[in-house]
Amino acid sequence: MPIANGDKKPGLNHSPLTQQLVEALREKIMSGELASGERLVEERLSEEFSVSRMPVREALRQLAASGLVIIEPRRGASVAKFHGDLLRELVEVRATLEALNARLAAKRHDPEQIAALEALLAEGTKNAHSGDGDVLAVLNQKFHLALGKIAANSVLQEVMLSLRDRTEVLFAPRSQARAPQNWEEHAAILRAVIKGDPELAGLLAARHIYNAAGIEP
Amino acid sequence: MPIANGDKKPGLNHSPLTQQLVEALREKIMSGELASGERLVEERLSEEFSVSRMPVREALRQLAASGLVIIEPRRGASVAKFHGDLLRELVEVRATLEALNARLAAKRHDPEQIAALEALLAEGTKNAHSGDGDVLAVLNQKFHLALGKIAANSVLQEVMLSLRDRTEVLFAPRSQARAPQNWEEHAAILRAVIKGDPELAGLLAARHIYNAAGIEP
DNA sequence: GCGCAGATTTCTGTATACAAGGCAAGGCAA
DNA sequence: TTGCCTTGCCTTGTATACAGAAATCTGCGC
Repeated sequence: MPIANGDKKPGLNHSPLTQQLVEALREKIMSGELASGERLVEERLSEEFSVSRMPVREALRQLAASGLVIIEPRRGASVAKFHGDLLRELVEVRATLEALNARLAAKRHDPEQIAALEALLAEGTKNAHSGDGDVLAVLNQKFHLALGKIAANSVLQEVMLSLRDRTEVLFAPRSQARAPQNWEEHAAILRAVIKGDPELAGLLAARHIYNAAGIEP
Repeated sequence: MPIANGDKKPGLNHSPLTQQLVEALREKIMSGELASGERLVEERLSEEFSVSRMPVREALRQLAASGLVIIEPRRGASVAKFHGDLLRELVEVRATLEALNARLAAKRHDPEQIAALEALLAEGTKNAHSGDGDVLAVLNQKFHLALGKIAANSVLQEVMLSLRDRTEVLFAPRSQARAPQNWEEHAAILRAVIKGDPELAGLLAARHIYNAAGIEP
């Protein structure tokens, strides 16, 4: 089964094959199709995707760099396991960085992008209770995208990408039920950013992560 | 020239060859022997180190993941360039995380590790003005190690590793002259941690990074 | 029946080979 | 002379091949 040649991001990364594999594997891990702890044997994957071992190998290394799989010397790759301690550690770091992100966004306070935020806020409050998972996912993505764009710190975005992947797979079970409250919190953060209140925006963002994780600060 | 078989970290990573290459290249980049922007052609490196292209390739990818080199599709790797904006972005993130690290360390407040800190503090103040670059580098390393160990957040340590590499190569010019003040600041942070004052420790740690970078918060 | 040692299998780590894309130099035409 | 096109080389992307380390299985001794 040759890989679906979906969207090719012309973006920042290299080879098509490896990149497609990264995306495909990431998908399978996030959806739970590949169970936590499951071994990822290079040759098995290589025939499953009809490519040689090399692209598979590189894809696995790339996923390992972002923390979704772990690679042990001479043992190969397996889907990363998440235990309680790790959840807390991830959340501590992510909450801190999301707070920074929100603070920066509120501080820059670019009027033209404020307009975009207000549109997003309107759209959000309208659809918040639709209950449609897809719509909410899109809104969620737009929210993070907009905030990151305003904060304008590429290093921060890059670091958070990896953290979001790892936390999202853990939030998955709760996220369905929490969706409405989730958007309420997003909206509150946006309002603080629009108002230009960095401290409030940061505080809300950090709290938002702890709430989503369901643990105490 | 086969690679010097120096210290092999039995630590977390995989294959010896690739790992040695990562270390060797990292060294050359940090020392400036490989100039910023210089292209890193796989085959050239592979014969320079007397290995095949594959380990070189993987080493380059690993370095790219930590931000020291950049890889462009179909163009290959080159040493990352650092411009002014990037410095500020790196510092913003690193300062925030070092603050978190210090806060956590102060909060955990493990009495047995406090003892270790006090020993370190004594050693530091004794050698702070020795002027010996090597001694100061060792102290610096011990400082970060101790703090990280107390903070006990592996995700945080992992993220900061990459940030430290990238900022350190930028701080290098200033770091020689600033060494004494540097240790003064380290000592102040340690005292706050020993005293168990998270807010102060965090504030000092963040300010410390901005000072080292020579930019305003 | 149980444990240990050797053989076998499996998988990774590394090397080599081939294909294809991008860049530059050189030639051709205007 | 200048601009464009062609051609060739350099370099990466991908595939295949081989060697060596773990893990597993098997048979023997106790």
